[in-house]
Amino acid sequence: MCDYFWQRMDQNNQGDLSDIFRNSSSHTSNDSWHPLPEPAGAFAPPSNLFGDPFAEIGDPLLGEFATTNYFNSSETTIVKTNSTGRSDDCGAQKMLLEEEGKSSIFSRMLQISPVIPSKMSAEIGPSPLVGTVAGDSSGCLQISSTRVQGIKRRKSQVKKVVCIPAPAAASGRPSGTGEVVPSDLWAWRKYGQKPIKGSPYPRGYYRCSSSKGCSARKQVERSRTDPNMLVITYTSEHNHPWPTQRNALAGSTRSHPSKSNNSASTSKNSPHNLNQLATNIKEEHKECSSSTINLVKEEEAYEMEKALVDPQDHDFDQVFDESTFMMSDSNQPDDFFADLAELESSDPMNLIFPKGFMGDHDHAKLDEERERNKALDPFNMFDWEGGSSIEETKRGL
DNA sequence: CGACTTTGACCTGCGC
DNA sequence: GCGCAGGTCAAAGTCG
Repeated sequence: MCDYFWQRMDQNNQGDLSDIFRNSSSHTSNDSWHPLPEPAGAFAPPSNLFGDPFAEIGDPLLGEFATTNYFNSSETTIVKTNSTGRSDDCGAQKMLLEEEGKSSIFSRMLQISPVIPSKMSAEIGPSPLVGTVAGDSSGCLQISSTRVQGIKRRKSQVKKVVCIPAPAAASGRPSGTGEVVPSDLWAWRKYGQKPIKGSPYPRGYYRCSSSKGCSARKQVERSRTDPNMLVITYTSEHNHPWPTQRNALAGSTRSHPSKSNNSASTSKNSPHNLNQLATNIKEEHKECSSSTINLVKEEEAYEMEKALVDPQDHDFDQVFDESTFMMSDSNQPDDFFADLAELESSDPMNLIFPKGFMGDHDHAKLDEERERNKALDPFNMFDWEGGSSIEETKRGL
């Protein structure tokens, strides 16, 4: 189960998905959608990353998605709610991205929808940000854009809300209050914590400590309706590029040696630890794969239906189902992205969708893909060929 | 010693 | 204007 609930709120009531994915807004509805981007560049930072003084930089995870065409503007889509006010299941969510005739690679598990929070609040409970997330355990990634109306805000500011599975306490980064905060590529420093009315869980306030003067902030709280979910609200934008090494500038992830067996924390960049990381990730992969079965099965009915309606993108959807495990399973390593960032093997997102982009090619292309994937995955973390082990990879190093 | 977390106090926006 | 609630500050303590 994994629900990702992204939300961008513009206090000027002008923000919507077209803002979130403004870099993709240049694509009109007539633009051809390219569902199988080149892995190496699939999640490349925006072209203006270093031209425009990082004005567009956001969270690595958010930014990556937002600056590519994986998501499409869906201003016209509406959250399909049932009588309880909750967004409907994946079946409805799938419709959202595809209504405009553009199939997103995340259309299988993602929802983009402008929502009137006040209405949501009335329908789903005190937290407009959490309700639909917690209420949906269908394994879909949800993205929602919200026009904030009737919600108190101190200042006019843009926010992005992400809902992710709460990491297991053993592998996450426990704060002093026991909350486990998943790491990302940025270094965050906690500057406050407040109990939130109506929620048994406090909200932690973090600011970016990767660079002085960076105004990026995030709030982390558990979903009040689903404690297994963490709601992370990102505020403001980073005014600096991603740290080349996580925590290079600040100890955002102060280690807890007594609480963790992760020996890699001492020198994560050593080959041994990289291999250990690879092994760990591979283990996670296996676990996640098995737990993704339900998700895939859930999709099958829709696949059949969709194949009839729109056979053109069916192949891709089918392919992408294979890659949903990373995004769709709560067992994913909470430090996964951060650890990947420490690998020198280019972009972490390449490893998230290792198989998904391979497609159902012929054998020649398959071999070609394997070679390319090997290059991208020097530690063979994802077992491209199904038989090779991490030990074999180690011998090859 | 520097950077972190914790936590109470303070500030500010909003509804009544 | 008042009170509430969310957001931020900053001192104190902790950790490596």
